[in-house]
Amino acid sequence: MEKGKDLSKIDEVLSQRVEEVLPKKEGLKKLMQERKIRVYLGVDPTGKNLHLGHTIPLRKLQEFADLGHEAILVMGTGTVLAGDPSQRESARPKILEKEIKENIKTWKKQVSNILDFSKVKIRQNGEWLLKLKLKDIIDIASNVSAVRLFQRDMFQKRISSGNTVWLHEVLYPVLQGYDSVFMDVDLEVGGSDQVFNMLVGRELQQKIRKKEKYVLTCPMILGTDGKTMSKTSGNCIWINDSPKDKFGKVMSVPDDLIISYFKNLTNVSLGRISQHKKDLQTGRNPKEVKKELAFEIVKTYNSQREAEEARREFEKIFEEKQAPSEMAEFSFQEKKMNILDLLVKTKMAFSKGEAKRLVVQGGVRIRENTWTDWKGEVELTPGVVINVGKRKFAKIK
RNA sequence: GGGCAGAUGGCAGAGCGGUCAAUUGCAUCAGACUGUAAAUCUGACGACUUCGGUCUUCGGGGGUUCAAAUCCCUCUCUGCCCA
Repeated sequence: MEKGKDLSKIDEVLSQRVEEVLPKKEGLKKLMQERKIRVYLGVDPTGKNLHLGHTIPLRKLQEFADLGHEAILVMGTGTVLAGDPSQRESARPKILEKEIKENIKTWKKQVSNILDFSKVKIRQNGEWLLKLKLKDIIDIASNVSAVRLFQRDMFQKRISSGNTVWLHEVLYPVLQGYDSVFMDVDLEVGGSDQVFNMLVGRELQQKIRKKEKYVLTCPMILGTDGKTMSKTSGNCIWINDSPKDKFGKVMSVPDDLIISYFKNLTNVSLGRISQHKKDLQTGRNPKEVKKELAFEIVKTYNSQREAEEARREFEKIFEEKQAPSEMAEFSFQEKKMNILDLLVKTKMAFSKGEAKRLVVQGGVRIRENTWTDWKGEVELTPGVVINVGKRKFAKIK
C-alpha cells in the first residue's frame, strides 16, 4: 500500500499534536484516502523570530507533505497589512514593507530545519490579495455576516472596555479566508487561536466554490512563565535561541508543562512520554525529566551534538556551579582597577550605580570569592574570573 | 462638524503646588532557600559621587510662584462619545 493512504498513518497525523479537526475528522480521513489533498498553513511575517509554539503547525504541515499531499506555506504579505486581531487587546501597529521582506527572509532560514522545501511550496498571499479590486472585495465580503465578525470575544472585550475595533481588523478574517478560496484548498492547519479565521475561510469556500474545507487546529504551547507564549510577554523560547539558552529556558519552564512540551515539541514516542508521566507522578525528581526534555528539544531544533554540549554546560554551571567553558575575555592596560569601573567596562553592569548595588548585595564574585568592598581595587591578573549572579561571567586576558 | 478625556520612569498605572527621584503592580537584577534560570521569601531597581551629597527626569515650548509632575497659556499627539 502507498504510505499516503495508510490508514494508521493518516490517523496519526490527524490526532497527534492536534486539538481538533473541523467539522469532522472522519470526512477528512476519507478524503485523504481517496486522493491527494491540498493543505496550507498561513503565517503573517509580523516579527523577526519564530518561537517553539510556531513549530507545532509547521511540523504538522510537513507531516502532510511527507504523506504525499500538496502542502503550501503561505506568507501573509497581504494579510499582514490588515493585522490579525486574534488575541489582541489593541490593534497591531502598522508594518513597513521593508520589515516584511526582512522577516520573510529570516523566517525561511528558521523554518528550514522543520520544513523540507522540496516538498512544501511557499507562496505569498499578497500575490493575489493585493490585486483584488474593490468590486472583488465587495463580492467576497457579501458572503460573510458582519454580526458574526463582531461577535468575536476579543472585539466584545475591547468594546466593553471602551476600546475600539478598526474596520481593517474586522476585514482580516475575510482576507485570510479568501486565501482558501483562491488556492482552492481542502484543508487549513493553524494554531487553535486561529479557529475563527480558519472557519471564515471554510464558509467562503463553501459559498463561493461550493466545496468543503477542513480545518485542523494545533495546540498552543505555554511559555516559560506558564502563560500563553507571546512576544510581548517575553516568555518565548525562540527557534533562534542558542542551544545553551534553549536548554536553560526549558529548564525554567514550570514543572506541569513538561508533558505537554514533550508531546508537542519533541519526537519522543508516546510510550516513552507516558513513562515520564508515571515517573513524575511517582516522585521522580522533575528536574531529571526536565533535563531530558531540554535535551530533546535542543536535539530536535538544533542537533544531537549541540544538545549534548548544552546539557554539559548546564550541569557545569548550575549543578556544579563552575564557570562555563567559554566566556567573554577582556584585556586592560592597567594593573589594578576599581571594582565598579571594572564591572561597567566588562559590561556586567550598565552603570556604576548598578555595579555598586551588585557589590553591596553580594552578587559579585572574583576568583569565586564574594567581593563586598565597592571601593576596592581589583588586581587585573590574567586568568582572573569575575562573575555576577549565576549567569554572567568574564575573564581577564 | 460637535462634545469630552488624556499624554508620568521598560510596560501598566497613582500622584493634582512644597515631606516627589515620584505610591503600587508587572517585568528586570541580586541574595537566601531549592531539584532548575521553577516556586517562595528578602532586597535593589535615573545618572554621577571624595558616600556627605550633586545633577537630569513626569509629551514640546513659554509663564505664574520663594517652590510646579501638579496652576495658566500655547503647540504637538492620542483616545472615547454624539452626528
